[in-house]
Amino acid sequence: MWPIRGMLADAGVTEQQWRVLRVLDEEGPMDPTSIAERAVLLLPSLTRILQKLEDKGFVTRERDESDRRRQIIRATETGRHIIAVNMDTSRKILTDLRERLGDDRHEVLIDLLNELTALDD
Amino acid sequence: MWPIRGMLADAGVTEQQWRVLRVLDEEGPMDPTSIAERAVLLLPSLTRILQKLEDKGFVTRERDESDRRRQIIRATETGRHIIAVNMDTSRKILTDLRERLGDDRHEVLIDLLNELTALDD
DNA sequence: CGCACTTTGTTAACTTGTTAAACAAAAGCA
DNA sequence: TGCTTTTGTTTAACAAGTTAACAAAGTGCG
Repeated sequence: MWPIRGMLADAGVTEQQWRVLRVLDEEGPMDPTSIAERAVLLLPSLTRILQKLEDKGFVTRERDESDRRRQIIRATETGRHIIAVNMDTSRKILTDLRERLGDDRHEVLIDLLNELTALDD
Repeated sequence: MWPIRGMLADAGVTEQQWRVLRVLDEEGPMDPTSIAERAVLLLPSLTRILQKLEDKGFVTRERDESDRRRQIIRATETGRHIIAVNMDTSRKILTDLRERLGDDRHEVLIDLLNELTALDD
């Protein structure tokens, strides 16, 4: 799992920036609140992350004219490029991990972690 | 697990400060490097945490005269009092969690997490 | 002895989690 | 319409993880 950080460092993004970009890449443009939910980030964190992503030219923001409190964030071509270039490596790191841990144990682990977080609702 | 934070917030310490105090309480005075190892903290983090604990009067530092690079950190009476007062609640929160998850699942979870971290060595 | 190398700990800089507070736009309502 | 409440987002402030740079003390070797 660790190698993910190295890969992202080389790509010039942090883990959270990567998650946000992936959400936008996979689900299309959306407002910050939805991104935060899907990327499991609190809004104040997301605010800062979006500022960095915007500075780097990986996302753009646009006011939603039908509700001017809202914004629509979209990944730029450059932003989507980061995903495209690193997705294979990312997937490989995860499948390697799954393999090293064992398919069955990996699944049990995920289930137990989900159960654990479900306890806090 | 969450209730731990509430308990500690009431006690006026953070999770990491609590961990450091527990290490010192359970294993006696020791140098920062050893504390970091036992509390699973990086030294730069520990440096800050010890400063806060010292400010609050929960620990004291003393130079090791046989090797003047080293320090010996010890919990004060006040520091140990924090542990004494909150230890029961802390233990109860953990046994409650174990119970809610199920003894067997709890154990499997711990094992899998250990296995996972062991993969990174 | 003098100098390179190692160990211990700190500081700095950056990113994020977290909580609380601030704000502006929109909605609901008298 | 004017006022209160709700919603979406940002800002502020503090603690911690992480990496790099650095100072001081100790070690070892020519």
